[in-house]
Order: sequence, then structure tokens, then C-alpha cells
Amino acid sequence: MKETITIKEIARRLHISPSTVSRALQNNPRISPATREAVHQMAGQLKYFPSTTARNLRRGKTGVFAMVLPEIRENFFSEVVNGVEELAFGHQYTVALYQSHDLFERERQILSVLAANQVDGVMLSVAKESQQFDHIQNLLDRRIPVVLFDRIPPRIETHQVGCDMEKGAYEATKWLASRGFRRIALLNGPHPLVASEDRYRGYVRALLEENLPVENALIKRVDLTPDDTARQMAQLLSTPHRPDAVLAFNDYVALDAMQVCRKQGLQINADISFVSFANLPLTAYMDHSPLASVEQHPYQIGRTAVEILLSVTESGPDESAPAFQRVMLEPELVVRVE
Amino acid sequence: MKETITIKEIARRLHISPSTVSRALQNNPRISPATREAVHQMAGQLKYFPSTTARNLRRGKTGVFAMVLPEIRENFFSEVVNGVEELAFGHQYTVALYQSHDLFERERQILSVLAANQVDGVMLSVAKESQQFDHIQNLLDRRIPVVLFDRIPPRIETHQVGCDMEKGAYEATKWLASRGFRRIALLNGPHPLVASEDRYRGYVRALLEENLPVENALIKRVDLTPDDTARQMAQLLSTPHRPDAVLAFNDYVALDAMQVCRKQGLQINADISFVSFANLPLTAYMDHSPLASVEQHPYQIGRTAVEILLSVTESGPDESAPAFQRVMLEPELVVRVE
DNA sequence: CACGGCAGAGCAAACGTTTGCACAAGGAGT
DNA sequence: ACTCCTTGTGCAAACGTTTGCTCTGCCGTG
Repeated sequence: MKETITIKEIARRLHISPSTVSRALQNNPRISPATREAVHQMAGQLKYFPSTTARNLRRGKTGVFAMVLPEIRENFFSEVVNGVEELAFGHQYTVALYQSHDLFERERQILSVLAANQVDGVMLSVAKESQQFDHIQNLLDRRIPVVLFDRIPPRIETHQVGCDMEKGAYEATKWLASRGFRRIALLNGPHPLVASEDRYRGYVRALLEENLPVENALIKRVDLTPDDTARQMAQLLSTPHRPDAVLAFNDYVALDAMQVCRKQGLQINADISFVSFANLPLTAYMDHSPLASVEQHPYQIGRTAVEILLSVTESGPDESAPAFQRVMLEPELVVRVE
Repeated sequence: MKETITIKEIARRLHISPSTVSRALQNNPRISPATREAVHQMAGQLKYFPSTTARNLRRGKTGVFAMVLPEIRENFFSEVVNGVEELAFGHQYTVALYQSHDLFERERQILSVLAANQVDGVMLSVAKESQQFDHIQNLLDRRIPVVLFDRIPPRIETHQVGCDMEKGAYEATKWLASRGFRRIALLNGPHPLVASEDRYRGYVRALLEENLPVENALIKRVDLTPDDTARQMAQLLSTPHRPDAVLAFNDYVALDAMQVCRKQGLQINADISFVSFANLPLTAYMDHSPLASVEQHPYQIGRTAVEILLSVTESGPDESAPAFQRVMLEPELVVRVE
């Protein structure tokens, strides 16, 4: 009973042509104020909504930005999405969400769907499994703009936005040193992640500057599962001189590690202290949270990613200047008041 | 240089008609195996991907389910999204994400965009501000299926999926009573939310069953902001006989309330205990978490919402039987080991 | 009076698919 | 030899917009 009402319908009722209606709705100056007004009124009266699909087909755009990330439930990522949605919605773009669950195969599948759907842009944080990146190149070959964020694989020529974790690790380590800690351990992330290397470099740079020794026994890598974190932390504690402070890959790792310490009877922030990355809001509620955390500004990362996509989509398609944008946000060391 | 390659292109190269190509790609039995094979091969070779936009226009579908919720960063909601994405992706649907930030006006805006975009289905958890629901009815009038989840407003004739919070509150309260607590307070949510009423009824029912008095002084409503929670909790503590246990609207409220108690020198789980809703994973890391929490199975809620949408979209459009589905999941009281 | 220009509006093609119907050729049944 | 299916394919319209071009008056200028 409810016929979808189109531009043609409006035209029919007003005894004018569809093209005139279209132009009137776009406030094209070539249409007389009188007709324009009439069209707008009729459109309102009939509750006309333009068909986005038809428009997309005509314009060769979909109005969709895709967001591909490992796990939406991780606070960091949902905060990124928060920023993305905010800005994208303001510019009439739809945000399509996809989770890789940190699985390479799933990531590949997702990107191939995106290629088919011809989205206008993709924001991607790669799965920790991913070691090979043809699937990304594939999108680029199809002229779909890609912004890599946070987890940025090497050697892909495209836009990126991240937070300078080398600096974050450096500052965190320096801060620990300035508070008198001498045996600072690093509970780092898995190897494939560039973010792990960044943290490592910052950590080492700070230690050297502070004339503290860099000891292999104090540096562990975890695969980001709670089990492995527990294992590695236990190892740290079993060394002859156990660390008096730990720089953890992120808050989740820190929390898991702290559990281990507690179980071994250590008092957090007294016997051993933690600093980590991410600044989870919930740690504020804890009795013994990490002393400090490196804020990565995920909301801002999300906004920036969208800004980049908007700038390449809205402006001319090519400009013959590829000019990939690479934004590196400044981290911020947030010290908790104890 | 990279021409988008279409069905016509394949047709041209094979000297057949576009319609034949289209049918061949759909494995239509009317096409001979030979041509079908040739088409598939050519498609693969040219890396052909069908234009989803064109197809959608033709079919009058978009292949998009929209997800509208207050805040993605709230663990409960991101867990729902997790379930939604999982199932939707498996059925080749795109999940479009929108946040209302608990603002009615924003919610209205979003739903009107969705009406225009002609999404194939909407999953909605209303903003806590929303008191009036014409915007939802609007979608329904446009024949867009709507599934309301978690925050379900009254008097809207459409699909719903929620978790029985009356029962959850009842069991939580009974459990507290069984542990010997006698002055059990309720830190409830805001009035407009049906969920608040459900909790209230369950709470009262349990108290009556246990022959405990229902005291207005022990029942407070918060607007879900930390400030207000702090205010209401302080009031609870200032009553002559302060409560020995608190049933909180959700974990966030519980955590904020616990902060207040701590500041007043009360020992959590000794002087005063908490039970709440949501079962945030992070509370597991806390030294003093709520004693128990009512798990609402958000992941399952998400899956169920998508199942409903799939059932109404995939099957015939109308069947002349409106038959709205209403699913009520069983909550689960999760008791923490201390 | 002729001509150029301009304002306002319409025609029709295009975007890439899908699909009802028509069509051709061949084989089988009468 | 005639019709009548069957099988495989093509024609063309449709989905709802957008947009380059054309067309018709009309006004002002020379």
C-alpha cells in the first residue's frame, strides 16, 4: 500500500520534469525560486527521501567508510570507533564495522568483501597474526583509499595514523627512573607488531640515557593472552634480582601481570610498580592501578583517520599526486594520583 | 587507467549478452555449462566484482543492518555489537554503526538517515532521554524492520530482545538476603527506562518474599552519570540505618558508588557489599569487586537480534502476518569467589 | 527590426544489475 | 510434414538519480 515515493512522483504531481525536481532539491540556482519552493513543499508533504542507493550508483560512490579492527570490545578500539562515528556521521558517511578477531584469514575475507562493496574508504588495524599484506595492496590496486591505524604493518604505501609509542615508552621509562626505580622490566607485545618494536626502542633509549643496564632477563614478550602474560610475568619474578617496576605493553597485560604478583604475595605499588599503555578508564576504580599510563588518544586517532579519508574522497579523486598522509600523534604520560 | 570492469565488459569480450553473463554468474540452470564456465573464468581473470550498489538498486535492498546504541565504549554494548557483527558477516550483511550518545535529538536524526538509506533492518537500544517514540514508528511505517534490544520502550509494536531484569533483580536480591543482608538498598536507573521498573519490581518482590521491609529511604534513582551516582550514594549513607548491601543498576554505577563508600572510610565487602548488573570483565581484576553480578548475555542478545532480522528479511517480505518476535533471555547470577 | 544573451525548464542518457518475455534452433511426438 | 516442447540465449525495461545538452521564450541592445 505504501508506494515508495520518488522524484518522478513529485514531478508528476507538479506537472514538471524529474530533472527539474532533482535540481530544485539541490537548490540549483537555475531553478526559479517559485518552482524550487513548490518542490520542497511537495517533498516535505509526501515525506520524500532520496534513494541513497540510486544516488550512489549514479555518482559512483557508496558513502561508506569501513572500519576493520581486531576486537571492538577492547576499550582502545571502541574509543577509536567512537571518534570515527562522530566525524563520519557529521559528514553523512556510514560507518561499517568489521572484526578480524586477530585472525589473518578473517581479515583477508573482510577486505575482499570490502573490495566488492566498493566502499569509499577503509580504516584498518591489522590482526596480530598478519604477516603478509597482499590483501591490503589489493584494495589499493582497486583505488580504494586505505588508512592504517595503530597497528601499522611495514612497507605498505598508504595513509597511516598512529601514536608515537617509541616516545611513549621512552617517557614512561624515564619517569620510572626519575622515581628511583632501577630494575625496570619490559613486558612487551608479540614480535610481528611494529608497536612492540617501537616500545622496545624507546625503553632501551631511556635506560641507556639513565645509565641503567639493559638486561635480557628483564625483557619478555607476551602474545597478549592472559595465560601467556601470567607465564612471562612469573618468569620475571623468578629471576635472581626481580624487577622493582614493569613497563607493560598495555593495561590488559598490566592487569594480568598484577594478578600474578598478588598471588605471589607482592604488594602492588609497594613491592613492585607498573606503568602501562592505554589508560583504561576502569583502572581509575581500582585500589592499586598502574602508577601511570601512556595515553594514546584513540578518539583522536579515529577522527584523524576519517579526516584523511574525507580529504582524499571529497577533493579530486587523484590529482596525480599520491601523497600519502602519515600522522603521528603525541602520546601523553598520565600519572595517577595515589 | 583502471577501468571498473562490469558485466557488460565480460559480455563484450565473450561476444554474448550481459543478461547471459548475469545469469551465468548466478549459476542459473538455463545457461549451458559451457558458457557458464567461460563466464566464470573470464570473471576471475578480469577480477570482476559485481557492483553491490547496482544490485541493491535493482533488488530494492541494501544488505545493511543498522545498529543504533547509546555508547559503543560501554562494554555491554560493544559486546552486543560483537555478536551482531559475527552473525551478520556470516550472512553477507554489513553492519552500520550509530551512536546516540543518549541524546534524543541525535537518535531522531540517526533514524531519519536510516529511513533515507533504506537499510534492511535496524537494531535499536534507545537513548535514556527518549520519552517519545514517533521516530521509531516512522521507520516501521516505512516498512523497515526494527528490533528493540535491552532498552525497550513501551507500546511499540515491533520485535524485541532483552534479558529478564525483573528476574535478575529478584534473584540478586534473594541471594543477598540468603547471605544475611537485611538492609538492602537499590541504586536504580532513571525513570524513563523500562529496565529500571523491571529491576524495581524484582527487588520488591524478593524483599516481600523474604519478609524484609520495603523502605523508600533505601531506594534511589540515578541518571547514570558518575556525579549523580555519587550524590545518591552519599544520601544512602547518611540515612540513620545505612544499608549493608546495595543492588546497583549496573557495574558502572556500582563502581562509582563504591568510590563514595571508600572515601567515607567504609570497607567494601566488609562494611557494605554490592551486587550489580552487567558483569564487566574488568571487575575481575579488582581487589574489591561486587560480590556478584547479573550477567545479561549481551553477545547472545546481539545474535538474537540479527536472527530476528534475518528471519523477516530472508523469508517473504510480509506474509500478511506481522507476528512480532519477542525474545526474553534468562539472566544469570554470577557469584564471584572471594 | 534583427540578433545575442539569459533565465528557466525539459529530454534523454547514464550508472550496473536483474528479469519477464520473446526468440531461434533443434528434437520429439502425431 | 506439421505442431509443440525444450534448451539456450538475447532484448529491453526497470530500479531512482544526476547532468550535459537542448529548447523556448523574453528582454535588452544595436
